[in-house]
Amino acid sequence: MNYESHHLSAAIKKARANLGLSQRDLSERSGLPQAQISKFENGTVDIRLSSLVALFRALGLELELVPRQVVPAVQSIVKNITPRSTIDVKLLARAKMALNCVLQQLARLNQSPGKLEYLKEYSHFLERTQISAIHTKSFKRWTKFLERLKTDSFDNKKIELLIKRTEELRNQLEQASDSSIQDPFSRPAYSLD
Amino acid sequence: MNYESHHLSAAIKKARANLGLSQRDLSERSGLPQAQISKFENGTVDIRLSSLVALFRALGLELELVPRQVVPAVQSIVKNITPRSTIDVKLLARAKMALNCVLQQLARLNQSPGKLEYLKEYSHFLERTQISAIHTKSFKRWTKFLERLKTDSFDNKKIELLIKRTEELRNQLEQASDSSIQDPFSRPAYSLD
DNA sequence: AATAAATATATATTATAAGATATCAGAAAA
DNA sequence: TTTTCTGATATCTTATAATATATATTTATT
Repeated sequence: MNYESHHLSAAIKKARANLGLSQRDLSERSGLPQAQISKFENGTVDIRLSSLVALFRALGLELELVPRQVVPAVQSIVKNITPRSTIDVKLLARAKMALNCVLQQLARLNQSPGKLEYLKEYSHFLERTQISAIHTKSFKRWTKFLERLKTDSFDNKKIELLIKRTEELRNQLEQASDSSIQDPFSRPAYSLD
Repeated sequence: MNYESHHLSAAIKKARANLGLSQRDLSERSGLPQAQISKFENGTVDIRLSSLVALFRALGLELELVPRQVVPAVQSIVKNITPRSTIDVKLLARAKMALNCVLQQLARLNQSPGKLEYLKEYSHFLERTQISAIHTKSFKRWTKFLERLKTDSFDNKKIELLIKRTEELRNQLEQASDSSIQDPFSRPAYSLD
């Protein structure tokens, strides 16, 4: 890359990772082919503005032209104000759907009602909790696991595994929300009047 | 324009105007052909990222990727904090040079010493004053007028005209610096800690 | 009204992005 | 181990940006 726009591709790569999207996911959203995204992220293509716009729009980002002098101020805003980016809405919806399917199947089976209750509660937990972008990957894995579960036939081992992985995830998320309270960056370092 | 990036071309057009640059000037600085700049500013071309970068770099701008949520905050910064963008340094240098030439010629002629004094004083005024971007156009015109003057043969009429136009410009600039004091936007609406 | 400056178009050539699609290698999960 | 997921490459066609250059059109300036 000669024209120093690596920071753009890096930013997009990061944003994509934060949302837990694969290049293929982003490809679907943005309409660009996955191959193109890969090339852009690696700086082996000089993409057109429209492609760039498609990419960052799909990631909830906007391009702003700012005078060089105020770049630090802008960057500080972006760092400090940005609410801990929450998980991708589509991913969350996917998770809820998968969880509901599993819950329904469990209810139909009518065995291990305790586990059913636990998972129901977890479903509510999902409603309440703002899932930090940091854990998107774990969350995505868990969702995929759910999705696979519902197609397979249920057996006790699988339900055990589900409970186990769910507890793991919950622990991760709860830890995160604790630490975010102490996080000095969670309070903005400026104020607008 | 289908890909909604008019605000980018508009920003560049504006920045260019603020610096008092013509498309040809910008072309020279950025290395892009004037025709390309025209097409971009009119949204009839989907330029590549490298071209965009060349353009905004030549204008002292940077491209920042900003989460949609904080776009208003960033725009407010750019509007309010941006120090009243000063005139292009090259243009200023050009003006000083032209003025000096004229001063020397006047000195050599050794007539109308009062006018000579006035212009000398104005030369110092230029050193002190931060010329608002708003008046770049007038300033550029004045500079060009000076440049034309020095090649022509001097006569009293021309010197009169020079004084007149210089006074006009000075008034404009002084008015500007007055109003900027009262300008509510000249004080930033936020503070960084 | 005439001239000049700035901007918008036009043309022709070359380079390369876009797009569709397939494949490959490595990592992760089963 | 086998399968699935992910990211990087490759190939081919088509569309269009880049570039140089010229010219027209619009806008200031004298």
